[in-house]
Amino acid sequence: MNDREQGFSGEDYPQLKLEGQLCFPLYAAARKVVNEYTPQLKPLGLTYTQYIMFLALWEHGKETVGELCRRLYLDCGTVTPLLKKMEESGWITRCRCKEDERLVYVALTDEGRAMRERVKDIPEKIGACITLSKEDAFTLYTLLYKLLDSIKEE
Amino acid sequence: MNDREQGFSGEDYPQLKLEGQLCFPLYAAARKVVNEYTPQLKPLGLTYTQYIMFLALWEHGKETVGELCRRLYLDCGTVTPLLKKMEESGWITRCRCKEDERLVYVALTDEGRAMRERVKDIPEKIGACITLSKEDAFTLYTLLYKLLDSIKEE
DNA sequence: AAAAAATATTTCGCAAAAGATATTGACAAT
DNA sequence: ATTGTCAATATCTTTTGCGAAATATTTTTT
Repeated sequence: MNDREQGFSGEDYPQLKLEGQLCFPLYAAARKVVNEYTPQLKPLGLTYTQYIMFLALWEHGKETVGELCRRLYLDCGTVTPLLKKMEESGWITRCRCKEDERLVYVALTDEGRAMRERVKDIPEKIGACITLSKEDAFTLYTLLYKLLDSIKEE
Repeated sequence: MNDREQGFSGEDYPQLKLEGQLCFPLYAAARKVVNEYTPQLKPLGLTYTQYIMFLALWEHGKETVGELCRRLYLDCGTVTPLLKKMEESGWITRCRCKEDERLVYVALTDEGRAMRERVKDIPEKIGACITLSKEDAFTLYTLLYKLLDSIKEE
């Protein structure tokens, strides 16, 4: 028997139903997926956020802290300590821009570039845990970006 | 399987393109949405996770800690301290089940029930920030649950 | 009935993440 | 020139979230 049919108080406030909220599966799914990455990344000494940062850095070349924040939708106060740790690990360097000394450029070291070879099989492994069809995955991907962009402009 | 996690076709490591990964917009969108909730919840003394916990509790009646963990896809070690704080705030009570003393039942207090009235307009306010069509929202919702369930069973 | 296995919860330790706020240095505008 | 804005950092606090160990209880196996 399903609790929903027993007429709990949720009916009075349908807009507060856990399962009626987009935010909840979004929140739960994001955590679940990150948890899938964690055991793959841990042996390499990487956190998920560092992995995402690496993806951003491998893709474009030298970038400023602010650009990285925007691309990753992360706050500066979150990114700075993240980059500091990555610098300490010898994966990146940070240096002030000569033209505009407010900016800090982040660049990969050889070690940072080498990391790419070590993680290159991870996406496939994660993909194997996720039994979504190609179409579903693509639709989901598209809608997530739609959602992201719709919130961006406040 | 899943083209998005494996990446779009591109240069050296196409599977590592930031924008080709499903996990990234998922992670970013989840954070963004939680960030939309935070300013609404803060005046009420609630965090987002507490809000989610309230949704679960309002919906079903008395529930065990374990059931709550499963429904929220959260670890027991995360939920216990969360519940402790909510107990201290006077919103819930916790008591051992008489029949099976391993179980702990969580129940709302009057104050906990009253909180529902105070948050009832929040989903609508959040909805106003998210310019997704009803169909898109529904599709997204469905796919997120599909994703969640596809990872659950391992 | 005793031993072993399974279950539910708590506790602890840890590190990441995020917000708040202040600060520094640098550029921009009037 | 001073005021304002901006980029990034520093510092601090809280929350989150997981894993591992500990505890207590129930179930099962022998």
